[in-house]
Amino acid sequence: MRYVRLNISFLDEFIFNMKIRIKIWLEDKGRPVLGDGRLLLLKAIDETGSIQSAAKKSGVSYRHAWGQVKKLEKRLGVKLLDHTIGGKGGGGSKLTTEAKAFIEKYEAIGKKIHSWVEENFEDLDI
Amino acid sequence: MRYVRLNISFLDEFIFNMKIRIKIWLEDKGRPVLGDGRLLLLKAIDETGSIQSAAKKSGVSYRHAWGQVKKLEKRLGVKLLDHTIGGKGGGGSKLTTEAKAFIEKYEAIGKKIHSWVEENFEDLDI
DNA sequence: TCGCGTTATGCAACAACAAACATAACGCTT
DNA sequence: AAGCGTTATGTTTGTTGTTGCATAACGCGA
Repeated sequence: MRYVRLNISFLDEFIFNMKIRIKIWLEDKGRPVLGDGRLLLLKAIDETGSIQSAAKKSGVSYRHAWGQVKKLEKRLGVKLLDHTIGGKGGGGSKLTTEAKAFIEKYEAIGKKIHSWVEENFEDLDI
Repeated sequence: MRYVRLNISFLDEFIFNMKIRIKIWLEDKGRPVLGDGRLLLLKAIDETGSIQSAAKKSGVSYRHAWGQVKKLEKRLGVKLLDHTIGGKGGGGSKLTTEAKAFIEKYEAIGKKIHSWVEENFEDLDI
């Protein structure tokens, strides 16, 4: 859930049905660490077993996906992927337990915020 | 308030003090209508009485500020500025009552969300 | 041994957005 | 009448992020 719909009216004359959109992310030392884009990628890597297929699934280039994971690893100082190059299927990547634990924390925060917003604003007349 | 600080820990080993950043905006037909950038501009116009000084105050170019207001007016279908060209002080712009009423609604939503997040996450250990 | 699919990485091309520049119109002030 | 500061708008330049291309290394399978 990344938005809610609600009706905004003012001056007894104007009524708009609009979305409230919400974007949340974690930041460290002024730099973005983890947001929905990278989360999507990591989860896709977890599901597919490779950066290549995760990138396709997420609709971004491999080059980009790889760079995003690299940046996240650097900013976090934690190894996020176990990878193999060559071999059956050409190789692959899977999330480390650290990566899984971290994204779980992030998802918990996101869910809590989004569901509160949904409960308090969805279909509201304001 | 656009963020809160909190401690994220996992696997009994990793602890990070990070910011949760939150950005909210209104959207109509898939297009952004009003967010913090345009809100800042409108409020600055209200305070200074001209787009020119509002742009300076907000750290953006006049060209940009003017375009933002124009886009907002178009997407909302509501006149937002009363302007004069020439004359004392060169002219100026002021918000219409519709503009004031609209940004008031937007600010109320933003404040409610931000303060809830602050109350529920600030300095939290998670 | 060759091919395939993957990771890994640099670099050029491109797209989106904002700044900067250039004019024009306007109406008070001097 | 000239100048100033503003609105208004088109055009050019610059910045940032993403894609696309190119290349290398790797290890299993045919």
